[in-house]
Amino acid sequence: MRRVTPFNATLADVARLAGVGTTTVSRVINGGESVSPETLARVLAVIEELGYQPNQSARILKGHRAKTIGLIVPSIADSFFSSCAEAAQKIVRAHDSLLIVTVSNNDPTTELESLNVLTRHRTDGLLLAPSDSQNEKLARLLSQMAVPVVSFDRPVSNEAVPSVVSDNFQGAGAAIRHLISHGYKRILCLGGEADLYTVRERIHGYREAMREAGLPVQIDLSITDQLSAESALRKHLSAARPPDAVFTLKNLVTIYIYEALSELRVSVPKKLALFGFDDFELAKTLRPAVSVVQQPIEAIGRIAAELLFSQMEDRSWQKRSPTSKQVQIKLETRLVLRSSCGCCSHGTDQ
Amino acid sequence: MRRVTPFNATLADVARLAGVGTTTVSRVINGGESVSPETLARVLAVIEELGYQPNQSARILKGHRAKTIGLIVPSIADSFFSSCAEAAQKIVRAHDSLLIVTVSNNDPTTELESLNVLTRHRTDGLLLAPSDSQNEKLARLLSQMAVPVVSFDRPVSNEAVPSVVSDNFQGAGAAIRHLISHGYKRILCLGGEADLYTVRERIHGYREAMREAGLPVQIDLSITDQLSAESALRKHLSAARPPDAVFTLKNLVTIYIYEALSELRVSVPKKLALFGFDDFELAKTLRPAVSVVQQPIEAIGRIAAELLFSQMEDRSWQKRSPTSKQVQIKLETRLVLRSSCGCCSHGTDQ
DNA sequence: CTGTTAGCGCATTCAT
DNA sequence: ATGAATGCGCTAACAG
Repeated sequence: MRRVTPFNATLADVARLAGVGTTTVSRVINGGESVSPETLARVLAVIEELGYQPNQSARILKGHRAKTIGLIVPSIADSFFSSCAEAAQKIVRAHDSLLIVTVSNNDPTTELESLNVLTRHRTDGLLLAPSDSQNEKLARLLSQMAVPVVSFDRPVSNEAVPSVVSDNFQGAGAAIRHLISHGYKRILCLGGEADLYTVRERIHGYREAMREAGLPVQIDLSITDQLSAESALRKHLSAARPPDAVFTLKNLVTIYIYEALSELRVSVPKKLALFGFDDFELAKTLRPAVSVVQQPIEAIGRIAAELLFSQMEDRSWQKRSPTSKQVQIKLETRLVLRSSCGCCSHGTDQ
Repeated sequence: MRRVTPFNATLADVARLAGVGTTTVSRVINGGESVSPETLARVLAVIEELGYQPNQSARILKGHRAKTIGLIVPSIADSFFSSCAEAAQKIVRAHDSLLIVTVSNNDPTTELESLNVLTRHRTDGLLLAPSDSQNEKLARLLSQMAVPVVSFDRPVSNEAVPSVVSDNFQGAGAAIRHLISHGYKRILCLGGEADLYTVRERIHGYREAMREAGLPVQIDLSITDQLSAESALRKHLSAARPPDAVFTLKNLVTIYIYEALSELRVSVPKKLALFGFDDFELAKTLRPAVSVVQQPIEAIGRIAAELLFSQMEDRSWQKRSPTSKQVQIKLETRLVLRSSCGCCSHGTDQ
């Protein structure tokens, strides 16, 4: 190691040491066109020796792309969002860019703050799973963005912001219709965080399917952890007309309910069938294995990122007129039938 | 919405509209000291109206902090790293900074490239889980960094790079000694990715504990998915002296083995005890629940980030002499005893 | 093929 | 309390 105190070399440093002008160095680091082989070699050598890396900020200031994409998600510890993020990151990297990740905790204030910080950094585009699909302030701010925005998992209301989401309504409906077709009649819908777009859509799907079949709707949105899951189950099971099946609206809720069911020694699916929205790692390993509505998680992240880059490349992007239709890509979900809904042999568990 | 084509306003724009000089605006956005109340209000109004956000690149160019931290991890879909990332992100945010996430896929080349890109962006510091703890090139590049670096989960060899890791050796040893104390004698060690630092340390812990007890060491590092898990198990179980317990070296391996065990209808822990390194979401929900060595995941991410910021604030950081001791923080692991190791009643499952 | 120069947006002297 | 001028590192005219 030659230098004791590392520092960041500049174009000028390289130029001086190589005995050329700054323009030449600039040419070298930008592809080496119009530079004689000898000069090229000499400059390259100095760059190598100095460990020179161009200062991206200077480039940005010159009006170039920042080569960064902002991502705002409720959480990255959540496997749904971390998988989306991973898929998006692949696309971002393929476009020679970097992903800046911020966490909103589903809090609109934090989210707006993130938006501002990302704006200050002049990211080239933005991917976000909005905490509140109806938030006016967010919608307004988004409409003033100087860069393209794509929302995923949840849309943004009243805005020309394209979104990539699962067909939550259809997926939930399919699950319920499946249960109904197998004879279940009193299907209880369990969940939490009722203000989330996805949850609302799924509830809507449940309602519709129940209405079609002329079955009574029964919804309990009080589940936030295993304790509340247990007490809710206890209550519903000891009612006059207890449910014969439960439909859980969300990954974690399915797990809480599963654990509570096991704790309460309720036989699944014999006494109570279980169907969850969202697949999870060990759903197929549990006994009984859990039937779920599976979302194309990886595709959501990937397509959202691809859509974003296509907008970034679109020179006409600026002309988003208020009349232009909102692009909403709805991805199909898939019913994964395992044993917890009682209509499937163990052998075909997958 | 007033403007049809949003753009990024500049300090000068604000100054012009507010009828003041750029210096005044600069003062306002930096705390508003030495500005008369009226001017302040007027400038603030224009800033609001324009949705002005200072250009961070210009600030960086002026020699200010970028307010970004780079994070390089093998994967973000992996729950271990996404949890670390979430913990780190909290600290980063608390320091009013942004987290740039890159994925190395455990590939040294990709990792070096990420390092360079982050350098170009002049991040204020770097957190990384090095793909290869012995990589010379990485170590060299890291030593030339102009900003502090902290590694986590895995150390960096021969370098004055501080690291925050679990005590893998001790944790594995504790698990094995636990099994031994309960009478298991033929303990098979199963895993994959043998070149990972963490895996090597755990194997070392296993070896030591077995050696202490005078028991025969048996290691199979061929497990990469459920299929290989099944065939490995089949082989070992049909051997002359089959194992009476298995110790799995890694999160996913534990799951593969668990699934394979269930597939092969091997009774756990009756026929074969199971102990895994790394806890996972449903470990306590499975039947039998899986005993594991639990790492303080959140603490790893948090402490690494805190350490990084403390280095960034340390003005004497530059004076890292070759003789200075390498800071290595080793965090204790915890044995979580559930039913799969056969020494614990179901009632105390946690 | 190569060098000189201006200016991106901002914070920072130094005046006033 | 305020403003004019300078320069951070780089690229893009332009000139040679």
